[in-house]
Amino acid sequence: MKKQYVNDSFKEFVSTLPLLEGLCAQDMEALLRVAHHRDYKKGEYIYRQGEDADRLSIIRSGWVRLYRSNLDGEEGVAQLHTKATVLGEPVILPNSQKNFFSAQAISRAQLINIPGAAVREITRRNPVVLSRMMQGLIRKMDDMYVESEHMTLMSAPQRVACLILRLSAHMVGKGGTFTFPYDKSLAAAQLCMKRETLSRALSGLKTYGVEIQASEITIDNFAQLSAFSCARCSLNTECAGARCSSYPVRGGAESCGLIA
Amino acid sequence: MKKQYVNDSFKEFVSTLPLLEGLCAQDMEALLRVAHHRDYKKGEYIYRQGEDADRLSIIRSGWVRLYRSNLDGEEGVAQLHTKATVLGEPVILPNSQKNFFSAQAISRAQLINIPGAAVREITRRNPVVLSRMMQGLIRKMDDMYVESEHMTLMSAPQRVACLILRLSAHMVGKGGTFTFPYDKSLAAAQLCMKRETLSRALSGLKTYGVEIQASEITIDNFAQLSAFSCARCSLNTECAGARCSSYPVRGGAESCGLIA
DNA sequence: CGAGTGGTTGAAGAGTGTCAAACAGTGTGG
DNA sequence: CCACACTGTTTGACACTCTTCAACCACTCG
Repeated sequence: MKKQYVNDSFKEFVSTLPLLEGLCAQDMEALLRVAHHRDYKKGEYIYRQGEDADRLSIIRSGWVRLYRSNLDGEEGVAQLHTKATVLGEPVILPNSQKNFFSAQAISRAQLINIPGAAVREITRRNPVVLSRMMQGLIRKMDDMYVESEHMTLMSAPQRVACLILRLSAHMVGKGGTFTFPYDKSLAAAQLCMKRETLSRALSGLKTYGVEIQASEITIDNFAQLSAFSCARCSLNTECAGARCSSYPVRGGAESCGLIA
Repeated sequence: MKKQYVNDSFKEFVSTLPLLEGLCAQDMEALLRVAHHRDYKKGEYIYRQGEDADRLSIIRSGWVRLYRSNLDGEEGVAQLHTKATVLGEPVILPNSQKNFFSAQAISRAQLINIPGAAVREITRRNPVVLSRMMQGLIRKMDDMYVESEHMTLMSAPQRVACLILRLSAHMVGKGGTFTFPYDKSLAAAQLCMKRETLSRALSGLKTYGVEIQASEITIDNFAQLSAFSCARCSLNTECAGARCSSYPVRGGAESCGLIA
């Protein structure tokens, strides 16, 4: 691998991860010695489908896509993850595992990699960490389920609206402008639709006060767009993207980490 | 709840669960004292979306569907589970959780229910059980991903063929007849398609040597059907349903338990 | 400037969904 | 034993969304 930063910022990021909260000083020390920071260029692979799973990765910044491809090289769905997401959970399993997904940086991305042996040692000594990983997994499962649900219950424009609402979940106020954080083709794969469909759906959202200027997206009124998008979703207000009455519980770009 | 069987068959089932393998006699005793067997009638609910998650359930026989519904009562995808599947994993988390799904028996079903407190105690004393639950969860995640992948890459007839191949994964020989284990409408929901589409897709499979007689399904040649169904799936031969060259690794009706 | 990448737009078609009606199987009560 | 209701399934006709294929546009980088 590459360089191993043991500077303050790295230490601080690792030691404030919800996943690792409550580790004793000794365990944290040991962890910091083996954890590696690494910078990935856009397009670079963190690991590939079928390789041995040998480390846990935590996203510090940037975006990573998880996907699989078949023999023809076709790719189905993509899961896109960002800050604080834990990748490579299978590494904690005793019998050595293969990576089910390929993980690729789709923007410049910074990750913390922790060797499998260290992860297993930490979780053995601190079952609470295992339990937090489990919580993260359950969250991912639920998110995946919701994505499938959207496929059957919602139209393409509604799913696109849902996505931009989630991407702007951290924004306060009635409306606003933000920059699409990754290629639209990837967003299309994430939503299980074609590039062209995404493009058309986005321009179709003009009706609901959405303005597109290349990768600059302006939403006039979050609540109005939610009313269109979230109507048939089973999460209702339990979604960071939904701007109806009450507020975030799950999902959303900023809240997808392992928050206890 | 209902009656608590502490007969030999119940004991044997619990003590041979891969999930609980390696529990010391004392822990197993304690577990058997609090674990309940329960019979569910077709249609009966095991738990409902939004209720407090208070127990772990393990399917002993029959089929259970997990699903969510929105405010209009519309239901999206359904996950269908059978023998040896563990349900309600969130119960192991320290902060009390709500059920994300509703779980409903869709045939007569026998389940083992273990109170949350007992589960947390067992996993605290035996982290290996936690790790096995994690393995099960990872498996479920992977299965869900594959299902989404199928949605984008495969046609309705291909997905239906995939399902009947998985349902017949335990059968040996070139082909054979089996009984569809649950309502076709449920299968449609499982595959994210409408009843009508499933019906048409099934009759369309005649071309590939599939004969339908109400709920009796005859597949002339598993390999031939696989060639049609599995062509674009990223699992290739790593699927219990696929009958190509090599054999089961994941998925399939009979192998969806927590096998280490 | 030309090549390369990613995005948009248009026209046409396939595949599902929708709606309505008919059908089959089962259980119920007279 | 038959009429009846009830549930789940099949079939047909039709509408519509999304994909497909193609061309074109915008931007970046050599």
